[in-house]
Amino acid sequence: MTLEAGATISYLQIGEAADRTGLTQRTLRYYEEKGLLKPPSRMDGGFRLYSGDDVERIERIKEMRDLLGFSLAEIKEMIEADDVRLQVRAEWRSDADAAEKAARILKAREVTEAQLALIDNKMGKMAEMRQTLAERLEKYDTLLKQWSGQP
Amino acid sequence: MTLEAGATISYLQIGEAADRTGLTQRTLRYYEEKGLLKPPSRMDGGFRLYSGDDVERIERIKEMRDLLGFSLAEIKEMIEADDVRLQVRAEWRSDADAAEKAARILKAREVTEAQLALIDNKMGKMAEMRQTLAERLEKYDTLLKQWSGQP
DNA sequence: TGAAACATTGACGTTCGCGTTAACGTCTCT
DNA sequence: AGAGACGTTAACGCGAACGTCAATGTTTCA
Repeated sequence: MTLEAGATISYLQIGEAADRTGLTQRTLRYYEEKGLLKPPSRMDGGFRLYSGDDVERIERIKEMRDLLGFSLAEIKEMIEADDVRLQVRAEWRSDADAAEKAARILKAREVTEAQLALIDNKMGKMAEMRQTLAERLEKYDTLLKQWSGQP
Repeated sequence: MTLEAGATISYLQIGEAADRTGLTQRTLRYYEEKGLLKPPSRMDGGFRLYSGDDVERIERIKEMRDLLGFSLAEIKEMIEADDVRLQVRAEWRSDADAAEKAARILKAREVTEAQLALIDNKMGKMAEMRQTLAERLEKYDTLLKQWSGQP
């Protein structure tokens, strides 16, 4: 186990990472293969080591898949937008010229805005469905009350 | 065209039904095959005839698929619950005994409640995602403002 | 040191949700 | 009656998203 000098205990092998995220090892490898996950670090023998950030990312992917029903291709796009964000943070004090930085941020902003719009749209329609369901529930309740008062 | 004596114009062939719902003929047949749609009425030659209720149902299925990202199997469960509801309405003035009616209603109520919980759950998590996205957006905006005031 | 537990890379298999094609029957209109 | 539009079933095909071996290497612990 030759981790970096100051490495803490927080690296997980694929089995543990799978357990914590509720996915399978196969799925994690598959996501890596499909470019949703960047190749994680490895230990000397070649075993994958997932960082805390990696695990977070995996969980976000899972949420987008389960919650929003996005395809992996769609998720990949969103994630790439996220990468831009992280890159911006990393390059913050570098020698990149100002115009380029601003352009990056602007693009990230646009993508985020699109994502927000998409979510708002979905939530709106879900609210409609919720409404009809709630009304239906009330009807049942009044029906049941009428019924119980009438032997 | 030998429809029922009092039939109005409201029956659609599969092509029209597909156009109105934005699905394909193949998809409609597939849903029927999978039990999501009850076998519709047919005309003499064997052509499928979809009623207004059928079309409504198709649209609801589509919404659940697109909006909620449910699998067809999951949708089928929800739809079956819906059938219970329709059956209750149809049998309303029949000779079924009171206890049985009440039991049916109660079951329908429970299913509806479960669906509501499911939707609320999803909406809750989506709201969380929305929140982080909104915050991210604000950060971008403040960053861009700082940038533009600093040549 | 050796066995048990865990990992690696292939490669093939499976299920879902339809698309597509083939061969054929029906409806409608002139 | 005949042509063109529309429909029918049956069957094969396909991409997505993994599951499931199989053969092999690595870690760990007694």
